[in-house]
Amino acid sequence: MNNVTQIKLRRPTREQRVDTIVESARKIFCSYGFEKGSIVDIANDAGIAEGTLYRYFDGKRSLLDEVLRRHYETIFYDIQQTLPSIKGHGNRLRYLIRRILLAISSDRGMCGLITREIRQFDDCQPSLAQELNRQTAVLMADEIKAGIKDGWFRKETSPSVVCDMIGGGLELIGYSYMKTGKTIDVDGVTEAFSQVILSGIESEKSSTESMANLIARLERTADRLDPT
Amino acid sequence: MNNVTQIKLRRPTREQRVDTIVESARKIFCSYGFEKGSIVDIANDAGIAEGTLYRYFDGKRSLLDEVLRRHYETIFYDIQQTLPSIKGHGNRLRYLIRRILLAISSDRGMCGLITREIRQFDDCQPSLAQELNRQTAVLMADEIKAGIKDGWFRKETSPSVVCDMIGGGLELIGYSYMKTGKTIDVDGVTEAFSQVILSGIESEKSSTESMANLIARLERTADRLDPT
DNA sequence: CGAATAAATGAATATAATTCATTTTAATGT
DNA sequence: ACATTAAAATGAATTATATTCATTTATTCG
Repeated sequence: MNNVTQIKLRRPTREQRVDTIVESARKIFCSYGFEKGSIVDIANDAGIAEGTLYRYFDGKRSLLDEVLRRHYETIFYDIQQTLPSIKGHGNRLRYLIRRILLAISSDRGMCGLITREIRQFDDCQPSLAQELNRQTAVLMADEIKAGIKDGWFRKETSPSVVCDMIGGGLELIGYSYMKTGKTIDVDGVTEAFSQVILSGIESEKSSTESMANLIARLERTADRLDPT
Repeated sequence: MNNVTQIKLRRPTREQRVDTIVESARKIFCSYGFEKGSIVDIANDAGIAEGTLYRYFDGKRSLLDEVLRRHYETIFYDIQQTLPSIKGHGNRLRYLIRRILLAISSDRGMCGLITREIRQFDDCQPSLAQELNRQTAVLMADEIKAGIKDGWFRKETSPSVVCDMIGGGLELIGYSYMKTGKTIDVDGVTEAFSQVILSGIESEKSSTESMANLIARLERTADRLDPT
């Protein structure tokens, strides 16, 4: 029985303690924001003293980084599992847009946290959130580049600009969501985004090839019939 | 001569003092950021004591608001002067995109400040920067709505989504500019944005109307010449 | 059990915004 | 020109937090 009490009182492993702290930090940051949520709040919630927290994290900022890293991890895993099974550049782009919208709309607290903190950067490092967002942008850019190579998307298309429009646009959707509180129509917004982007970058090959052919035929007929 | 010295030592008017403070705040915030730039720094730069500053501004944040308000004021004035003279919904949209890019690329410090602070919001008010950005979004939305009404843009187009894509995309361009320091090719980026957006929202009427007309003319000619 | 080591603690420190009692300057009336 | 009142300016004190560190507590191992 001594054993039992000892086990109950046994200090948690390093990993367990880190998990507890990160979970408390997530809760506090999502509820009060990064600035307003204090280290004391987090330490209390995790049932430890402030000083203890600093044995596991360099400081407030690196605690935030870990919270965000864990959040994005789930999303990346999901994308990695799903993306290869979708065929067609346009469809894969649409999936990426939808998956991000889903992440935004399914966790309001986290959306608020990311929205507020994403653009912070110390003189040297950009925020981790930005870095992680950038990773999804790379996936999109790869898709667009491949589409250009295959001739489905116009070769003048700037992949980075298109990614910025999608990524930036989705961020603003998240921002409105935070401000207004209105739920996001994930499918509707996905369609609106895809519609504009896809018809904005589709090549003639895909969109007007047939029309060009018709004109060419008509021109040939006219030439043939022209008496001059 | 007594008079002269008195005039020299005369306290500045309220307006002058406010101007001095806002200018110092702009300098400090743009150089060090909102967090790092301290009230003491600003007060020193303006040649006053900290307490004095609070006679003119409620606090640090309202000082930031005034700095931003003045920055946007110039841009809005510019837009108001220019927009009516540009004909065509597409051209006006292109102008708006270009004007914002110009603002971003011409003041790196301000771009950094806005980039970092734009998404901050206290529980109640959104940041003023966001509110001011929203105003340019309204101009764009109006343009798009008018274009839809006139049949130039597809009627399924969601003006707000398109605005988010443009606005968010431009924000990200600013962010990269801050991170990389590479100068922005204003005309190039403007074209890239306009290209995608305009061909993304153009209706058949505008994109194929002329083509349809040509075909019709060709058909008529062919009919007339056709010997059958 | 009793060192030796690791973990946890929370009071002390550091930094920065904001407040306010006091001092300085300007305006007004006689 | 001076006294009186009002306005403006000051900077030390207050408040609020992140971070540090000397001390205390728990765990491990010979």
